Amino acid sequence: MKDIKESVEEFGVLIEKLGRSPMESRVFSYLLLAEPPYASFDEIKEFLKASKSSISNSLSVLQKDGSVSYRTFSGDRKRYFMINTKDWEQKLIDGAKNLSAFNVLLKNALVYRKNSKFKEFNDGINEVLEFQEYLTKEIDIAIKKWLKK
Amino acid sequence: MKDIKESVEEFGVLIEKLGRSPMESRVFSYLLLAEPPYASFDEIKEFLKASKSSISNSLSVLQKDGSVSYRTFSGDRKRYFMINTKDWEQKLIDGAKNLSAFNVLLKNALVYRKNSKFKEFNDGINEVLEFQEYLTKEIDIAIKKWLKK
DNA sequence: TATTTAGTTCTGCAAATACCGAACTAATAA
DNA sequence: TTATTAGTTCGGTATTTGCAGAACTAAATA
Repeated sequence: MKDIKESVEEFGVLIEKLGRSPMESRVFSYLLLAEPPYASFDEIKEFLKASKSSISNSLSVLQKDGSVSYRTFSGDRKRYFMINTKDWEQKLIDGAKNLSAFNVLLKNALVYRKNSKFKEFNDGINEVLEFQEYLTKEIDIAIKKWLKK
Repeated sequence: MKDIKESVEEFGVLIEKLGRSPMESRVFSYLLLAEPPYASFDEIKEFLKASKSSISNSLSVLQKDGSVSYRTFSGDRKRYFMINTKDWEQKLIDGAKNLSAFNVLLKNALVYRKNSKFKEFNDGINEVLEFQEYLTKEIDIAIKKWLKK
């Protein structure tokens, strides 16, 4: 098995593609692979060889968007940060709403273009919009089906 | 109706959220609203008051990822750039594959953690994975249904 | 063949982002 | 009450990204 430092970097790079900064991605990646699956501020800092401020900022954005939470242990004042699997599903559901935000944009574009002479282009946009709306609706249905199962 | 410059900026900002640079977003936005729905290099440049290099680079990334194409007119050597509604559906379909790329990452994390003592955490990850896999599958089915209709 | 046109590539600057170190704060412990 | 611990905030620096201007290329026209 590849060593954990290597793996954290490797996973980190993949997570960056999802729109996170390098350090945020490494923190998330570390918490995903660490044994135990939680770690103190200092452990994260030492493992990633980064500054306190950098870890602090990364953790706070990860917590704000619900990707990370923390637990405590009695008689220990440290926080132990961990990936928030509990809210993950909700985050996925929210993500599906991004698509429908773009639907709104397209609809507005069509309103804007309603007097255009170029019907073909409008029809093209309209087809895309119909497909997108269909997809969002189907995704919505699928999610509801999953939730009440 | 709001004037086109204003609208292009407004739509542009929304398109930026999808991960494009400001100029790329404005070019796309302009082509979405322009009448006619195609424009020459110079028209784009003049409308957006930007440099040739900036327009050239923006257009080339938009073309590379299939968002924009161009047409020509006989007796005119200019290219007329326009939004590629034809490939848009395909781009949406490809987009669905992003989700499954992340599924692979999660599966790898679970392989990595298979000897972990913290079964609860692994179970948590596994639930997320199952939900994601379910969703990708449903999306796939929905797309196939749409395509053969 | 020489010139103009349409667009690309290269070089450098400006702004934004990511990170560090040090000063600071709030809570606990001595 | 003072000292320590756990983390945050602030100010500065390095890296990255976005854009401009000018030099360049390829094709069309004269």
